[in-house]
Parts: sequence; C-alpha cells; structure tokens
Amino acid sequence: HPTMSDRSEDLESRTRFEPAEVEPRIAARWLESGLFHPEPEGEAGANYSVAIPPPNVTGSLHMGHALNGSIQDVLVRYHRMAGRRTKWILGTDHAGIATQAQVEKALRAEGTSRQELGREEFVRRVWEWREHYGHTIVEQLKRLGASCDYSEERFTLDEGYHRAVVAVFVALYRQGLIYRDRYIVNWDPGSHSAISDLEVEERRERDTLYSIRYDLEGGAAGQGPVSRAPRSSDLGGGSVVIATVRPETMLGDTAVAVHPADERYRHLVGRTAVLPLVGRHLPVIADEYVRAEFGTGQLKVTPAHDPADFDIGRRHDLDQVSVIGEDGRMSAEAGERFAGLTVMEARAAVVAALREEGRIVGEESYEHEVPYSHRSGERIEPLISLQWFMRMDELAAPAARAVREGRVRIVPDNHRRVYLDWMAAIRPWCISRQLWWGHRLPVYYCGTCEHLHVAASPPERCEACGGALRQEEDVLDTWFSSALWPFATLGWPDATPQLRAFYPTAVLSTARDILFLWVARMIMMGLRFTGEVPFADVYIHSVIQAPDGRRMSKSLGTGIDPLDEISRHGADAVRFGLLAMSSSQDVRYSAEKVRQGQALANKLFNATRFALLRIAGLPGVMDGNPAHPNPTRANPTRAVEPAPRPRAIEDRWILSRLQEILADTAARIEDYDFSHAALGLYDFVYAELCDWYLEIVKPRLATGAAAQGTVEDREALAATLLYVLRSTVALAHPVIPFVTEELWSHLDGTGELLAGAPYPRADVSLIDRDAEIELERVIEAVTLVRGWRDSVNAPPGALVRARIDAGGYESTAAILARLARLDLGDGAGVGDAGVPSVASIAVPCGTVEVLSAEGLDLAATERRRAAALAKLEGEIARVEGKLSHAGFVQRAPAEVVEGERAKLTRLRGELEAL
RNA sequence: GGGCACGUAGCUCAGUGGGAGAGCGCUCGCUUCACACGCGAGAGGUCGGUGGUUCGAAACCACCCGUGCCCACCA
Repeated sequence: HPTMSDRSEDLESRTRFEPAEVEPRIAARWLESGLFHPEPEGEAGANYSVAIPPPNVTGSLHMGHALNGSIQDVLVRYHRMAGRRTKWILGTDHAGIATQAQVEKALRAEGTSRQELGREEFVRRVWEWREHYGHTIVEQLKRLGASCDYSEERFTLDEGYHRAVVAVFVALYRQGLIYRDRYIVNWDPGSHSAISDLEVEERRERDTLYSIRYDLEGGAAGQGPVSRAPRSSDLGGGSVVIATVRPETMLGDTAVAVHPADERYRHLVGRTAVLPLVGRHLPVIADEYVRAEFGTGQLKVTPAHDPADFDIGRRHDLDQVSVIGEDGRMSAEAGERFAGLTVMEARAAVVAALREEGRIVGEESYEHEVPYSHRSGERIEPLISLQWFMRMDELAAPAARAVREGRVRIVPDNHRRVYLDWMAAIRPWCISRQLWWGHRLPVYYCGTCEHLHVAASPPERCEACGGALRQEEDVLDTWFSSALWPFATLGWPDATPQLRAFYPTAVLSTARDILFLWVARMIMMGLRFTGEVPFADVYIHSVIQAPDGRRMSKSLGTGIDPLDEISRHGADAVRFGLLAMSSSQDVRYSAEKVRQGQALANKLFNATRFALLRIAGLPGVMDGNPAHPNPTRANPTRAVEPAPRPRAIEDRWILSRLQEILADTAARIEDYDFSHAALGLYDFVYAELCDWYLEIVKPRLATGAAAQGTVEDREALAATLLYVLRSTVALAHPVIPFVTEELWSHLDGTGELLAGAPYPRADVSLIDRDAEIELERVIEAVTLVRGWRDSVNAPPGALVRARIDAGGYESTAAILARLARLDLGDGAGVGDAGVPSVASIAVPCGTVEVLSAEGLDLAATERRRAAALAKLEGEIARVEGKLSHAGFVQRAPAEVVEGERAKLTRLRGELEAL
C-alpha cells in the first residue's frame, strides 16, 4: 500500500488514536475493496445473510439504529471473517405515514398543500424529497462502520419490490384472505387514515364520567312499574341511567343494554328508551358484554363509535348512526345543533344541553385508557369505514408452529410466549390506508357495474360490462410491504441467484416493539410465499433509555445523537459502548461505557505502536532485511513471521490466555452475548496484555546496547508478540473495526484488509495451565508487595532489599523483583538467606521477607500483617467449620470436599509462614 | 385484568448452588523512556424484605415491598 510507510513513519509521533483522522480513510478502503458485496453463489445454508430492518427513508440514525447496527455488524463481520459468504442486505422503507407527513409539513411551509397539488404531483414531490434526504441514513450507517452491501441498496417502493407486493396482494385476495368490509376502524384524524390495532397506543387520562338519564317510553310494552312520572330518577321506574366519558357519542346511540342475568333490569328488556336531545327510540337489549357492577349496569350502545358497541350492534342487528366524520367533526346525522362542531366542542355542547334538561344525574372524575395514534399522536376516533382487511388466522398458525418447533428461535426466549399468545389471539389486519404515498392497491373498480378486478395488470375495460376502470385510491399499510422484506429484497418472486444464495437469512435483529408489527408478519409471509422461515433466529435487543431512565425522545429533550457521540469519541467507542451496555433487557445509556470503548481503542493503538517500534529496534532482528533499509520505519512483519514461539513463562502464559479469549469471544458472538464479548475483550487487553504481559517483557524489548538475550531470543519474542497482537486485533475487529483495521495495516505486510482476513481460532495446544498458575501467583504477589510498599510509604522508585520465602516462584522471581521493586540480592532470585527479616509480607504460598527497614514506616507493616493474619485465620476457621460438618463431607461432591481440604492445607502453610 | 422483567458498592451494571466483581466517581501516590483518554495502591456492599429448599443460597422456591415494560373493546 503506497501510504503505509508514511504512516509507519509517523506511528512514532502518534501518541493517541485519532478516530476523526482514521475513520474516513478506513471506511473508504472498505467500500473500494468490494468485500461487502458477495457474489450470489452457493446456498443460503452455507452462506450468511442478514436483512437490515429498513430504516425510514428520510430518517436519520438514532440510538436504536446505532445499537442494532453495531450488533448486526458484529455478526456480519464475524461470519465474514469466519469464511462464510456474507451479505448484509441494505435498504430503506418508504414509511407511508411518516414520510407523507414530513412532505406535507414542508408543503405547508411553502404555503401549499397536498390537496392543492393533486395526487400525481404530490407523489412526484415525495420522490423528489426521497432523492434529496433518502441517503442521509445510509451515509450515517457508513460512519458507524456498518458493513452492509451498499452496492445493492433496496427500497420498499422500488419497481421490483412493487411487483412482489402486488403479487402477494393478488394471491391473498384470490385465496380469500384479503377482503373488503365496512367495519369499525381506528381512525387517525392526524394522518387522516385508518390505522391498524398495533399502531394504537393507550394513554391513561383523567376525564369526567357523566351519568345521564334516558327516559323510558311511557307505558309501552312493559310489565314494570311505569305508572310514575317519566322524570322520576328511580332506576326501576321510568328511566335508565347510563355512564359515559364521551357524551357526544350519545347522539349515535341506537340501543341501551343490560346484562341478561341482571335481575334488577330483566323487566326492562324489550322496552324502549328515548334518546335525549334526539328523540330516537332505543330498544333495551340484553347482552353478556355488559358488566352489571359498573355504574348502574346500564350501557348506552353506540355501534358506530365504539368497538365493543360495534360488536354488540352486529349481534343484535342494531342501526349504525355515524355522528362523527373522518374530519373529526360532528356529521349531519348528529343533528343541526351539533353538526360541524369538533368532537370536543360537541362534548361541551351536549353536556350543556343535557344539563339544561336536568338529565345529568352524576359527574365524577375518572381515570381510564384513551387510544392515541402512534403515528400522528392524535386521539383515535373509532368509526365505521369501508376498508381492506386481511384475515390472519390461517397465516398465523404455521408462523406460530415455526416458533414452537424451534425453526425460528427467539432470543432471549422470554419473548417466545408473548409471540405465541399473540398469534393465538390474532385478529384481522386493516391493511388499507387513506394516503397517497405507498403501494396503491391493485384493485380496479368498474364505474358502470359493480364489478371489481384484482390483478397485477388489470384489463383495459371491465370484463363484465366493458365499462371504464378506475384504480382503488387507497395504499397499503407500510408493514404490508415490510413483511416481504427478507425475500422481496432478493428478487422474489423471481428465482434469482440472490434468493438462492441468501434466503433464508440467518438472523433478524430488532427491538421488541416491532415483534408483532413486523417480525411476526415476516414469518407469516415468508412461510406462505417461500415455504421457508425468513430467518433462523430473531434477536431482540435492548431499548436504550436516556441516562435518567426516561425514554430517549426528541420531544422530551432526552435524545442523544449517536453521530455526535461518534464525532466526540469515535465510531469504535460508540459501538463498543452500545454493545457493552446491551443486555436482555432495557438499559440506560452509559456515557462511561462509550469512554471505556474509546480508552480501549487508544490502549490497543498504543500497545501495538509500542511493540512495533520496539521490535523494529531490536538488534539483529531487522538487520540485513533488504526490503527495509531503515528498520524503525519498516513493517517488521516482513522480516519476522508472526508465530507463537514461547521462550519464557510469560510467553506461555499470554499465549494460553489468548486462546481462552479467542474461544470465549467467538462463543459469545455466536450466542448473541455482545456485552460480554465486548467487555471480555477490554479485560484481556487491559488486565492481561497491557498491564502484565507488556510490562513483563519490556526488558526483553530493550534496544541498542541494553538489548537482552540472543538474536534468536529476540526473534522469538518478536514473533510471539506479533502473533499475539495480530490475533488480538483480528479478534476485536467485529467490535471495534476502525482501530483494528488501522493497526492491521501496520501488523500485516500484505496490504490486505483485516475485514477480509480469517477470524483467529483458539489453538488448544497452546493452553498451558501450569504457566497460568505460576504467572497468576506472581501477579498476586506483585500486587501484595506493591500494596505493602504503599502502606509503609516506601519511595516509589526505591528498591527494597528482600527475600522470597515461598515456593513456586522459581521462574518468576525476576518478574516479582522488577515489578515490585525488590532487591533480591543474588542472581538466584531468592535473596540473602542469612539476613534477619524486619518485616513479613504475606504472598501466595509463603511470604516475602523484607531485609532492610531504611525509611520505611514499619508500624504500618505490622497492621498489615495483623490484617493478613486475621483474614487467613478467618478463612481457615470457615473451611475448618465446613469440613467438620458431617453433612458437608458426606453430601457435597467429592471434588468440592477435596478442594476445601487442599485449600485448608495451603492456608495453614501461609499462616505458618506469616 | 393478564403477562414478562428487574431490585448487588455513591452511579451504571456483571455475577444462576461452594472463598462478593467491573467501569465511572472518590482517596492516596507516581511527569516509571506505549498510552496522563496514562500507571500503581486503596476506601466503599446486612446482594430489597420475610420465610422455605439444601451440607451450603446473591443465585433455587413462596409470599411481601418497590420499579419498569408489553398485551387487553369494563362504558
């Protein structure tokens, strides 16, 4: 690579990893490489593919995208490196309501409106809008480092995709699953469209519950006591009292209902009430739905404006009187007095009118759930409308079975039951939307006769009468097209090579809020139309909340922009942070975790920089390499083949530890355990590689005259160190791709990208338990001696004369001496045997005896020793207690008992030594 | 009304049957020739409560208290 030596050169002066400088350069190399675009070959079972949850085309990257992008990219990069043909399917969603609302808002600012422009011009404007803003989020994904296949970006409204949508609609219509019906729907006055049940959110609100008296028609049909005056408030007499929080809907009442088993009112059934203000005659009916214990147990029935009442109405064949229109205002049927008023105005007016007539017999403050549109935020107005529906039961059954049988695995699995319960109770889906932006239904009406054509390409004229056809105005719910995402993006309904190579996909990663809205429907549609599940796993990731636990939202001012965070800390840091935060439940955004990621990137950068600069200066190692006349600027890997060539105990130790982190990280990624994958990496780099291994080998990396050992020793160390660094950098790449790619360009002589390099695998032959035990022992000892030094105020740099009075330090005495700043006197590392000790420091397997008290505050030593003794005695007492307990010795597993015995022996030895 | 989670150090969270952990914050010390976005050492916890299972419980079970989320057509 032409710029590599330049960058090698300035490695010396770059004491920090600078994401802002590195990231654009690395991202450009990735995109040029073509690594993210796999040729469609082979079978999906052997390949690895992920379909991105398509972001809204005009949206921008929020924290949820950033988290999910990081998760998917870890998976995709990992499997790509693991050698699978890997495709991350990219695209955006046309997002009907959201996009249309955005453009409408812009039009209003221009002083015009969609109605003024007309449908054709409006749709053209939305496409224009999409051209302008549609690439933002894709560019933002690039900044995150997401390794999507950018060369084959899809859009849910592009031509091929539309063909798939039409094919599915036509098929389902012909199979009788799609039908048209006049039904009560969730009318969203904000988007001026029906929406589905799943797009409704309930909010708790405080309203007034009014009790209203309706008179019974005098003397009619009843055997009850009707002799009294109609205005009597006696419930059993000439009136009923209903309760409502929506008095304005009474104008549409067509019945009064009581529970059939309610003794109090049985005699009223069959009689007639008179609707106040209107005068309509309302039959008193009996229906199981009514709850006798609520209010008076008498219910007004408004079939046109309440879903429950709608059902009652269908059961009893009641009239439907629509008093509220799609514009959210009272209709003509509400009567002259109220027509044209908004719902809220009408409520006040109706209450005032009723009050005037003395019909309000009670008012109380009442808290209840009120439906709101999740899309527009406006209150839902249930009303009857002619819409298109999809019957779901027949689709849901196989989709439920797929999850029950494990062909689709939901991770974490506590969502499984929620999914199955929902599938079991599934209801028809209202799929038509009164919007202009979306897939227009492939339904054509004859203007002359009633004939209806549903087809991908309609006939010129009506097949029944030859009349002219006009297409349905409505478009499909956006989720209808999203439901086809995993296969429509790959060219379905054609049998394309893409489809063969990448469908079914491996995993779908998403937040749980769209489990029903989207995931369930993809499974249904995938099974119905491809005969296969669309993905083997569903991974449900955390929702990131604001640091204070509230929802992250723009309107609350609690949102944190991931791009700001990337600018501040780097993409690696943000990715690491989000992955480290994520868990099986919702989590608060943790700025600390992002900073931890930034620290890790910087640490890895500096560790590699240090190692490379030192290796380059090792006498003999780089000499005579014609490719690199100036070794300090050279890429040392061209002279030294990275390989595990352990010469010292610390080499055996780090190689062994490396194998463990290699195996753990791979397993964690495959188990979707991202936080432990990320944090495990951090621990390895900090607590093993940098804090100990690099510190221990520093003398062996001395350059020039201070150089140690033979040329072979130095070469072996260089090879080992390069092997460890290369493995670590490759291992970490899926989590922190930028810094690792940058370092790879210095660690690898070929100029190849790390993103396309093989993922390192654990080599069990390098696992070395003995080395681990020995090295962990000396680490513990170093830490204890350092603690002692601190407590006796030993000057930081000063050597303290000492002797190791403990076994098991034969290979590590020099390490202990140097890192704990001990002067062990003789070359054997054991220290002066005859000199009396002035202080004892407890270490594993014995003590370190201090031989000189100069300038030390030994009183602290005594305190420390006493504390160590107390701790040891405490532990011994605990273990002894356990072992003297007959139940433990008899019932605990043998190896546990054996372990406790061994521990006791060791602890007693240490006590003795102290 | 039904369901699913959660409660561990000041904060945010790991830890699922055998000696209480991490990051940040805090205290003390270090311009140690990779990194001061650094290094070293420390202080800090009756693991929400009660009861049970077990030789042994932060972990398993029951109940209670507290918090969050999802589903649900009781006006």
